[in-house]
Amino acid sequence: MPNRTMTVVKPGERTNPEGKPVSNRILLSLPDAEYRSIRKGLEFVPLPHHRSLYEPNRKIEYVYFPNSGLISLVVVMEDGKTVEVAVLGREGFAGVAAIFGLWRSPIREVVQIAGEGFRISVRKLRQALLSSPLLLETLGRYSIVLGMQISQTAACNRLHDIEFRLARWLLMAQDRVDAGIVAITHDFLATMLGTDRPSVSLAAANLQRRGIIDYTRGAVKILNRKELEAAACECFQAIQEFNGAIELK
Amino acid sequence: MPNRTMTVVKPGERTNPEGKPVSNRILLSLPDAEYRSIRKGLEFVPLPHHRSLYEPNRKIEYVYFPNSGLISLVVVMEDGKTVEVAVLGREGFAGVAAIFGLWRSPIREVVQIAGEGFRISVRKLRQALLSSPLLLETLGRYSIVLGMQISQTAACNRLHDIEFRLARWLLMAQDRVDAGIVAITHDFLATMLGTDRPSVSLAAANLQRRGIIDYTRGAVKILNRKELEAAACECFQAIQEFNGAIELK
DNA sequence: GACCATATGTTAGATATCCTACATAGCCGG
DNA sequence: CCGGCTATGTAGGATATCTAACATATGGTC
Repeated sequence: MPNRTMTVVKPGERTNPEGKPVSNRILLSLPDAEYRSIRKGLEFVPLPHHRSLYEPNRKIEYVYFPNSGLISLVVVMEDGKTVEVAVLGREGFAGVAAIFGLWRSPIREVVQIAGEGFRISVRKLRQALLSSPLLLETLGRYSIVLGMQISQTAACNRLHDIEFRLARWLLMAQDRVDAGIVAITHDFLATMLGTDRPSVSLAAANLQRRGIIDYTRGAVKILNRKELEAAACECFQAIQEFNGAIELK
Repeated sequence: MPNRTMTVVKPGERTNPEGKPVSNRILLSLPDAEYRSIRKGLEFVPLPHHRSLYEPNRKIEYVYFPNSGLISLVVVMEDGKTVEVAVLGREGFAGVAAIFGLWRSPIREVVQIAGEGFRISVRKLRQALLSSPLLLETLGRYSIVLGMQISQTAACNRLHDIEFRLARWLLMAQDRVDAGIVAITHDFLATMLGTDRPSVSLAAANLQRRGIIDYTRGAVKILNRKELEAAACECFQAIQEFNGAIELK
């Protein structure tokens, strides 16, 4: 592989053909030539709350590069129970299976925190990959980092109590919203954390009693980030470090 | 990407430079040109019981293509607790992070069932990848399938009781041994399943009482494969199907 | 301001597991 | 055949959920 020149462009210094500024970290980290090879295909799209980007085993038509918001990767069991296995925001992209010609995946991907970004058709992206090994390496590298996150989440889901996992989730969410308020209900948190709603309510009540968070109907406010980090398990920091490895050589 | 011609050579029809026959499915699925591009680097290696191939955050020097045996991917927490997030055998390869220039991963990979296979240095493999997009696509595709397995395991670990998970593990193991006997202790099963040893003993005793398995010190014998499949959760079949997608277009 | 759909509070019982500790049993070497 | 090491059997108490159900509260709408 050619040695990678660390071209991290500042947010807003790149645009898509519609003139929309790019703040997705992957797109910004590409060298100019590689970015130009896919720029034409990038279509600006809103990412509204609870929009499903992929359903299990449905054909993957587009790959999404978020500028903002949070996308949740969820496994759905036959009985309807669900667990989140990873989240991503502007640091990554959704639809990794498509870059290697896999047209479906067992994962549901939904927007948990509204935002916006770009999408490109799988056909155009794969066309660009043909002539750009560095683009493929960048996207492939992210897919590996995402696998690391999924691995850590797998272990966390098995070994850590719900209050720790809730704290971890809120931290990951806060990093992807501008304000300190995360718009989500206990019910959806239960879906993410692979548990039931009362368990989430109890854990949230506990964090509230400790003065770490506050919440009302459908919104959680982080009052004390430091203490929330202390209330979370090691997995939050671990995942942050994986994501930090995306742009490093 | 060039259209993939399905070149699946029969086991034993390829050899490494030492003349050792190849039965790793990935190596057999490569077109002749792609296989030739890495053949020189393939070094035959035994994969003895409990050999650690990678430790968390240690440099990845080699990529392993097993002919036989079972390799377990394990996350280790700070307190020493462990959970397996995936297994692989002749259908895959170990060290996926290296193919995209990531030199370390948080995962420990250990041989759970002894076997043998080939290793190639990361340097030589990456050299070959430079001139072979199809090789990269094949390996990249497997890395995605492995991610699917990790995802399914993550959900399974959260949602399914230990007896189901134990049944699933035994099935995955049996598929990678020749006899119907899997050499493993309850203690190691506990490490894999992210639980404690007594819980494994209880679950195993239950499967034994039902006439599905039999076991002695350090070895589990599958008496009734059909019933064992019925005793496992949907995750076993799901993972089998992901692995089936490796070689499909 | 009443109503309705949704969100959160709370409980009690049933389970599953975790944790610790000790007992028993198989295997190997001396 | 006698330790000594490791593997498995088992138990009791402590926890953490899960489950199902009902109570209360909020916010928006008519």
